[in-house]
Amino acid sequence: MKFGLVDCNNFYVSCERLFNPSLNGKAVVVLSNNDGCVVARSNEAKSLGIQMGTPAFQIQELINRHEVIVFSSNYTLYADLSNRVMTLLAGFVEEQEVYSIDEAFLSFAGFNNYNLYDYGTKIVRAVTKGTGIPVSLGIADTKTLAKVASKFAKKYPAYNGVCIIDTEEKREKALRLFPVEDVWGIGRKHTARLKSIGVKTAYDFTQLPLSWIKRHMSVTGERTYKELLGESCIDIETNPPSKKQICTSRSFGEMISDRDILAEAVSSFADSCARKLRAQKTYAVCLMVFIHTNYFRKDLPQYSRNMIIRLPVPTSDTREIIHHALIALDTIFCPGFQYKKAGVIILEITNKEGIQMNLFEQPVSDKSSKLMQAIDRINGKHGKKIRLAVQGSPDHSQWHLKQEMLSPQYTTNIKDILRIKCD
DNA sequence: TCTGGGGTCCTAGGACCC
DNA sequence: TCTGGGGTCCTAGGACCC
Repeated sequence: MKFGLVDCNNFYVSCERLFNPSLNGKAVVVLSNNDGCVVARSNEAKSLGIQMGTPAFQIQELINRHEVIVFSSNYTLYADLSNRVMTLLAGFVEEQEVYSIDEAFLSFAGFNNYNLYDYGTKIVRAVTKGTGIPVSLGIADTKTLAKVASKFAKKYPAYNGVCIIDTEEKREKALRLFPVEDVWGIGRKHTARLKSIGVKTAYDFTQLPLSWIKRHMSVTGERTYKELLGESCIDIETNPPSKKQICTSRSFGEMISDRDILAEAVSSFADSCARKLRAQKTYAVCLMVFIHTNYFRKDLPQYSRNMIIRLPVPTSDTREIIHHALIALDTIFCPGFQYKKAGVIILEITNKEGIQMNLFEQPVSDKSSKLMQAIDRINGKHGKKIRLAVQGSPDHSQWHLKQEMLSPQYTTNIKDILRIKCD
C-alpha cells in the first residue's frame, strides 16, 4: 500500500496571489506574527537567497533593492483556503490526514489496480484548478519517503507535480540526491551531529548501523531510518486525537508596562483557549499564565515568571477561565518592567467523563454550557463580536499584533468580497 | 527601532512506594 | 565496613514538526 503527501506550493504566497494576480512572477514574502520573520517565499524570493525564518529587518536592504513585496500573515484567509483544498482532496481517497495548514497525507490502500501516476495527476489538476492553489504530490511506500517524493515533484517541473518512488532504484537514487537536513524528522541538532561524522545525504544516513541510530537518536530516529529504507512505521491518523495541551500566546506589537492592558491581553488569550477547549468538547483542569520582557533587549531589565493554577472544577466556560487567568496574572505581575510577551496554556485537559465531582463546587452547569454554545454560535456567524469587557476593545489596543502589510480578508469579510467585484 | 506561534513525543532523573 | 532493590509516577528539558 502506498502513501501520498500533498503539499501546497509556497502556500501563503499562493493565497495572496490568488486575489492579486499582479503578484505573479514577482518576489513575494509573507511574515510571521508581528511582522517578525519570513515564513513563506515565492520562488522568485527564494532565488534572491531569502531564507525561511530570517528576521525581516535583516533583509530590509535586499527587499528594497529588488522591490520584494511583503505581506503580514493573514491567517483567516489562509485557513479558509486550506479548508477548500482539504475538502477537495477528501473526495479522492477513503483516508486522509490533514497534517498541517498546507499538507495532507493520503492513503492509497485499495488502489492496487490503479495507475497512481495518472490518478495523482488528476488529483493535482483538480485541486489546482478548483482552488487556484498549486500543489505537489509525492507517492511512496512510507510517509517519510512520500515527503521526499513531494519535494522532487515540487522542484522539477518535468514531473508535472507528481513524483512516485515505487522501485528500489528510484528510492536509492532519490535518497542520494536528498540532503540529510531536509529529511522529515531530522532537525538542526541531529543534522549537526550527522554532518560531523560525514553524513551528507539521506542515503548516507541509511548506511549507518542501526546501533548508532538507536544510541544517538532514540526511537523516533529509528522510525525515520526504517521509513527511509522502505519499512512503514508511521500510520495515517485519520481522525486526529483531541489536543492534550492548548496554548494561546503572542508577542506584543509594542512593549507593555500597564497591568490593565496586560490583563486585556491575558483575558483575550484565555478566551481563545476556552473556545478551543469547547471546539473539541473538553474541559480545562489546570492552566498556566506566563509573562516576560523582551529577551533581545539586553539593555533593559529582564523579568519572566509563570504561574500554574488548578481549577476548582474542570471548565470550558470563558468567564471561569478568564477569572482564574487574571488571578494568576495578578500574582506574577511586577510593576516597572516592559513586557513583550504573554500567554495562557491549558496544561491538563479532560473530557466530560473525566470530570470528578468536587464536594464543594457545582460541576459544569447546564446554564453555563448553553450560554457558551449561544456565544460560539453568534461569534461563528458574525465574527468575534461577543467578548467580556475586561478584554478591551478590539480596535484600539496597545497589545495587538503589528500587521502593517495585511491583505484584506478576501474570502470571509463581505466588504472585501464586494471590493473584489467592484475592482 | 525591528527576532512567530502552536503543538507533539521521548528521555533522564528525582520522588516515592513497598 | 556497612549504608537494598525494583517498580512507578511525575517533571523538566530537549528534540522535532509546520
